[in-house]
Amino acid sequence: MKITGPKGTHDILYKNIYKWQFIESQLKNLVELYDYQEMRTPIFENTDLFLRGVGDTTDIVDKEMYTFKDKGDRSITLRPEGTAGVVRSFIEHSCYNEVLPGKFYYYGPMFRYSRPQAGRYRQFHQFGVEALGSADPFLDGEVLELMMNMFKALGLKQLKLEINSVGCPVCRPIHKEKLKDYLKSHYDQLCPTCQSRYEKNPLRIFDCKSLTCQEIIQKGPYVTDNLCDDCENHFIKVKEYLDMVELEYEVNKKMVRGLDYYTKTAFEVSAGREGSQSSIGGGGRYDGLVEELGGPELSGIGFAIGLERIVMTMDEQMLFEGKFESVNKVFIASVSSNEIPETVRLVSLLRKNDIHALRDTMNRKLKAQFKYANKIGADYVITIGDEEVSSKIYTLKNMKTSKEESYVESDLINILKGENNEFKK
RNA sequence: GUGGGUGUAGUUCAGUGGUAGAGCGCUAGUUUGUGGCACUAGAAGUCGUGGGUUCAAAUCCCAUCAUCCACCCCA
Repeated sequence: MKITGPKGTHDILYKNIYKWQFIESQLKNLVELYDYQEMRTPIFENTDLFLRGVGDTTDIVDKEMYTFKDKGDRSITLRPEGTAGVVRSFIEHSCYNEVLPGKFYYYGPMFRYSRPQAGRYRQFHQFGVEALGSADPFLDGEVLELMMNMFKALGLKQLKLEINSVGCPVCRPIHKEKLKDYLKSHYDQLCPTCQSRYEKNPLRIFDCKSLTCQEIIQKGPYVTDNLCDDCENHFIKVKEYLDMVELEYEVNKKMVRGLDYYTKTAFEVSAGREGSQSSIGGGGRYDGLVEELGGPELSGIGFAIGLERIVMTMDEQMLFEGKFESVNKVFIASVSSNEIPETVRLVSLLRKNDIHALRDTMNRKLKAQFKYANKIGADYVITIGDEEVSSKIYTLKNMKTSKEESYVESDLINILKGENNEFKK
């Protein structure tokens, strides 16, 4: 039986890695420009962290966590998202006694136990940003601006930013009651899932795809109808910032995010794809989370973007064309086995000079060595025969133009290292 | 968790009861020290796995696993 990777995992192969490296470096540069610093937290945490942090009415905690017992009988969970871990670390190391707001970013694998499909995996990667300690609505705006600039830096097209306000512990309970009052008379028409949501988390009914549920909920009260003054003003200010920086957005009054900790601002971004797995990033403000996890009363806001979906969308939008940066490769060929020592010497010498050089290790004939050099995309080939060994003059062949020129060793190195190398063209 | 499609060479797939195939890729060769093109040859598959029907199964039946797609949900 062939051994395969576990369900829902995928390998990023050598030929695609440049895509990931390109994305990583673009995003890293950009968030650092906004003065965010990297945090690396463990890939697994104590299960309680997510129960408290993410919330036990969410689907993530309900059915998607990778939870198991370790040998010390502790309940461990592979992180399903990044915020909880960063906040835990922030509190544990008392970072709130340092500079506020704490501005962090993270990058790495996340785990959710759900059936895989296009753009959805059990191990997937997120790049996320968190800002802790500021309740300023303009920070929300700046965070949104950053997120959109990240997508733009990658060249993504057809971007759609949707925002909403989901209220706070002051106004949300009031809204919840009003919503439940309204839904009470329609309870029997709701789908089974929404009937169970009715008690636990009626806001989520907005997410339901069932037509009847949609019809019912359309006419019901929206969160934004019942915002308290604080939330209302906050939302207005966020939109004000977005207008100031000329960022396009849409208010989606029906948007409710899947995590319990969100307060006030919530948002989601899609690019192109309609329907399934269109969301490439999302986030929101979470003003109660730090306290909930045992820290001081500090507000927070953050978002995460899904790398697999970014790669998928960039492939669809053909944004990787020409992004593969190839270095100049030099292949040292030998006419016969007599010249092998000389190729070893030369390759080693070139590498000492930071030149990407390699030689045959398959005992191939000269012709086959050229085929190989061609296949791996070598830019130059130097052929070593008895003539070269005795004369110490080497012929450099440009594989694109087929032109050949001869040099002594020191000139050869200068040519291959040199910036104004006319022979390159 | 629910529903549907698909599992044959590295890969894309053909093969519907009777000797396991093709394109691409890979390796080598087409004599003299030179690649891309062409030609030739070669390696490579317990036909996903287990059971059943049959003289005979890649092919029919059952189960199972994997994978893909959709729903749920999300990134």
